[in-house]
Amino acid sequence: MESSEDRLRQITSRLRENNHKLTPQRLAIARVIAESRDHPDIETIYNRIKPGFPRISLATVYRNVMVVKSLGEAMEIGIPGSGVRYEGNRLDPHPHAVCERCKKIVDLEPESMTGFLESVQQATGFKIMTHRVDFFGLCRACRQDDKPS
Amino acid sequence: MESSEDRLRQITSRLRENNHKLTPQRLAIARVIAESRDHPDIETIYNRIKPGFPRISLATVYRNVMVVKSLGEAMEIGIPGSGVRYEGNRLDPHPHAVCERCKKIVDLEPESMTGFLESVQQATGFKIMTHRVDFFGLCRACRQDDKPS
DNA sequence: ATACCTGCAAAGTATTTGCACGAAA
DNA sequence: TTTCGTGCAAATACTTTGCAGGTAT
Repeated sequence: MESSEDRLRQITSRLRENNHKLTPQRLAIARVIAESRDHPDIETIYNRIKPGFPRISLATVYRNVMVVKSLGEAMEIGIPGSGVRYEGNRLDPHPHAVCERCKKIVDLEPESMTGFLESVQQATGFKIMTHRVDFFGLCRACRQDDKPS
Repeated sequence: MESSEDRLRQITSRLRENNHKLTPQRLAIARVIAESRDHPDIETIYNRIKPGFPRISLATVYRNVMVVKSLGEAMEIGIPGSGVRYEGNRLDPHPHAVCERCKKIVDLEPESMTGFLESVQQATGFKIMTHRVDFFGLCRACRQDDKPS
């Protein structure tokens, strides 16, 4: 597994590459994104940063999470019923097990798609009630619109 | 595949079983949920109903979709960046292919999880960029909290 | 010096709720 | 008749935006 420090470095390089200034607030937000393993939502990120930046604004957190996300360095995880959460400690698509009660999100390895449900239950101790599998990309029509050379 | 009429009957029985009155508005909303194959959002459901019920309120649509969902007769599909959408024409968990540009959502059969990405691209014509796989259930801790005799 | 960022407050969206009236059972 | 549902408007919650001053480069 990649270390949080490596992830942070990767995110900050990407920010620099794209001419985003490395303000202390932005750096702190990047650090939380790189380090958190619990898929925090915006408010949680905000709360983790507040101790070091008592005057930071929620808007700044929204803005910077958006920047990091738009650089492809964080993923958005939408949980129905729960809110929008973010994952930035790893970037490979992988399954999650979501507790419908406490909203805990556990990462799974992509390989577990093979043995599927059974192995998911074994690996997590969850009683899986349902699952959601979404693929994201471009449909044929949209792909062709893209190349109107 | 189950017919829309069957789905509608199933939804209305469930409503009756649970002592929900069958108002014309509620029935219309149930019908849209049962018939739609395109994973509509609230506003789309609303627009489909308005011709027959010009004075219907968006609040009524929200309330009734929530009722149907809470009875387990519709599923919520959260698309990051897009909004919350609903699927009620079938109830089995299954993969979706989501176009990141036009937001079209195409249903896939659960079996396609086996051959996975490759077959998804073949089946949909999508160029798949990423995917999301979530399992929902109860973690061990929450399950035990549930049975405090 | 310049362009970009931040905090604050206001403005948007999306969704939910209180209430008085109306309709299903 | 009684209970529940509806439409409307107001209230919430969440997220985005305009702006004036501040900061990274």
